[in-house]
Amino acid sequence: MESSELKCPAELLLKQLSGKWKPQIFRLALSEPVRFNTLLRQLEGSNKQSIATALKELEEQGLLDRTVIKLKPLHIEYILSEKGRTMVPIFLQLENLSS
Amino acid sequence: MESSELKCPAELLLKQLSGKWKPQIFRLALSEPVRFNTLLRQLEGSNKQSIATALKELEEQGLLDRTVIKLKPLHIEYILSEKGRTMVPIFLQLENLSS
DNA sequence: TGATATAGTCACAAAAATTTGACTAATTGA
DNA sequence: TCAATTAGTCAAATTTTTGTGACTATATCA
Repeated sequence: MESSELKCPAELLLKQLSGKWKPQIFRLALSEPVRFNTLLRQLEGSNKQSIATALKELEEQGLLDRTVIKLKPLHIEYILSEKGRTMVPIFLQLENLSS
Repeated sequence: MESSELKCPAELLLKQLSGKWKPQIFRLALSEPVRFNTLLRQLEGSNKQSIATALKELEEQGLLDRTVIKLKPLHIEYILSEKGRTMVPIFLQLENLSS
């Protein structure tokens, strides 16, 4: 991602949501928590490394919260954070404008 | 850019505005027509090829209109298109949310 | 005990995006 | 006529992003 010097305010959000898998992951996370292996199966053509990287960045950016669910076979859920939720409306607008 | 298969509606706009120079160019075009050499000087660290590519893509995507001003020393202006103008509000929202 | 599922990491390879530097072509001003 | 400005193009090199394949670690089920 290489953030740092942003020359234009809109670049921040644009960068945080750009990349090959982030938009799809963010979209899935809109309705319910997402998980590593589930995403791997849902997003065809994806791979462990890319999903791991995308999840890590979305977490670092504060859009998703990583929570360990210590039950049965150990689950880790990525859930929309407070900050992530503030981005939902604009994300939906992007969808509307696109279509 | 490599559009084609979009798995998520929001990806279209996200991709059209992503890249190292497009956000800045789009932002400058918000207030007045932009021009090749002017951008080259304004956007420090940029280069002919990148600016040319960004302008061409923004034009192909229908966000900017390329118009030849046949006066004095030959000018070419890139102006926000109708479609480009419909994106102004969401672009400004991205800016607000970023800051 | 061995197989399967969870959620990853690591080094390297391949692909895509960006930059460099040389070159083109039309027009203007001295 | 020569130099400068306009707006680019092209091929090759570099950088960034994404993908591959092997491997780790914990827990469950048969």
